[in-house]
Amino acid sequence: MSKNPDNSHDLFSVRLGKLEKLRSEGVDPFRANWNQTHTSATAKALYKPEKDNEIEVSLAGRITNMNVMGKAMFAKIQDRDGKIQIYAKREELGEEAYFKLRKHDIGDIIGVSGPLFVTKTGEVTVRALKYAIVSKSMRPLPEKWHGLSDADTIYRNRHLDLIVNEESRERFKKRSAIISCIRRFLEERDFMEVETSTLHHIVGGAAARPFVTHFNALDCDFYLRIALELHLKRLLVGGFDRVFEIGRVFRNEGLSRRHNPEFTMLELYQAYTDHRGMMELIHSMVQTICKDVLGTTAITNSEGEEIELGDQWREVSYKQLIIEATEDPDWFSRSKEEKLAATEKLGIQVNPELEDYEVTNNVFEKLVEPNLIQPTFVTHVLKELCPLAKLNEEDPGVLDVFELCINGQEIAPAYSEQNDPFVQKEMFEAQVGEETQNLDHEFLAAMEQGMPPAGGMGIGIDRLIILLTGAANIRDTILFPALRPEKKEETEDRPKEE
RNA sequence: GGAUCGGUAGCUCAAUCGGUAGAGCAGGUGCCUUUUAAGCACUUGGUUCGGGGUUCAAGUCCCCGCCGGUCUACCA
Repeated sequence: MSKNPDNSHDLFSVRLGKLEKLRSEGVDPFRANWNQTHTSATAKALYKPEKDNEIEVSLAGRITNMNVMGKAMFAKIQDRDGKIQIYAKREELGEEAYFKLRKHDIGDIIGVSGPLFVTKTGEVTVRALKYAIVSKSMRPLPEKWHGLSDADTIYRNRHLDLIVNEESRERFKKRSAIISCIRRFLEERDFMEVETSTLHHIVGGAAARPFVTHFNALDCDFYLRIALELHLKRLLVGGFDRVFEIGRVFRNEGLSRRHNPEFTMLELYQAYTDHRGMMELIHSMVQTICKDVLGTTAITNSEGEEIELGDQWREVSYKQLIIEATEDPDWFSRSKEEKLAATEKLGIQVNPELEDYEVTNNVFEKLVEPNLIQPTFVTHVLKELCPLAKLNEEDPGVLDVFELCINGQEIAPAYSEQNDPFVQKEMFEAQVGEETQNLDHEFLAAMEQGMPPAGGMGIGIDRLIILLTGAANIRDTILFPALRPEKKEETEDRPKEE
């Protein structure tokens, strides 16, 4: 390991020595099991002052603190519920076991059993009468006070982050609880959870660059899905009137504070309702999460802004927001050139190659969306922005949809789903243009079979978690975010590919 | 992809104008029977991200590369 013949400074070697010593004493440093009767939290909840030193528990956990004072010692062990203090005395535990215990490293996993008591300072503590090493830790833990803060180290060593950073541990627990709450909520509304395929041979349901992979047996390229939509709608045709899927989608695009190339999407479709029904559903779902998981409807985002999720949410049309942002009531009757000139005055850069509606949407994305901190349903969105939604009867230039924006991000778009196969085909053709090989004929054939009217919604789960946990970065809500692989030493120089 | 900031001990961080690489925690050896980031004494530990250059002298200045943060681009 080390070039230095004196290994006393090499933390791994020191622990290797301790490991060998344990083995030479007949102790297995990696036990097969330990009988854990309680966790730190259930043990603490059990304690009663009138039963001091009477209630026996058997716990296991990782040592996070050690405090040895001659013939007695304190330590803290951490399990899935948190930390609990243990106390061991030489004369109670026995000399041999006591000296083994005090030689442990922070990071070792041990099992301890004995009665609960309370220390002078009022902390519920386990009096160790029996103890065993459960699993030796060969590597040191990060510093106990500051924890681990280097972002790169955290993302590449999530296990260390979870051991030492309580905030991170709690955020991922909360993520799990929120997703579980969503499942219960939808199941209570008679939704059925399904799993559709991840490998697609046609990219559809969104506009994003896909990851490509090769299917050897069929000798053709497949794509990792960029959306769940088209398969789920085929299930609507099949008669599954209320379906949802929570799954990973993959988009081959850049990384940012709000984008990870693989992320978790919830999509749900409910027949015999429309986007208005989806409005009620998402509001009710978020209320349920606030009540059951968070215990509050008041959220603070990473900027310190207060977000109130409990009240009636604002509802406003896309056009109204654009008019407010541009301070131009006639925005939508202006030419593309006039709009481009106006964006310059507004201080945003817009690519002049873009289509007219895209210029307007740039205004929305750069000037409107970032300021929608409180929950806002943006309705009557331009028809070019989604080919899968129903057109509004009064104004066929806009769609019967909403985009729910909170915390300056789009959290959930929802539609009155398009079920006219002829209109659907036209809108698809307008979208793909010349590239007719990208037309999903299987989906269109399914629609021609007859799809019930339906409301549908997609929820970016990671962004919802960012919102609900006050995270600053999507990577703090994804256990193993995408990172460039660490370079191995000196690979042969390859010609650079552009 | 572009701009910009950063990378120093296992971890968290110092290092003045370019002048002997340091502290706390972790580790080691002792002392200590209710501690709370326990304490006390002594102590180990460095390819300053990698490679080149300027200089009597480089953690510090210059160039190239690697990795990351932020912004930006792509992104219905």
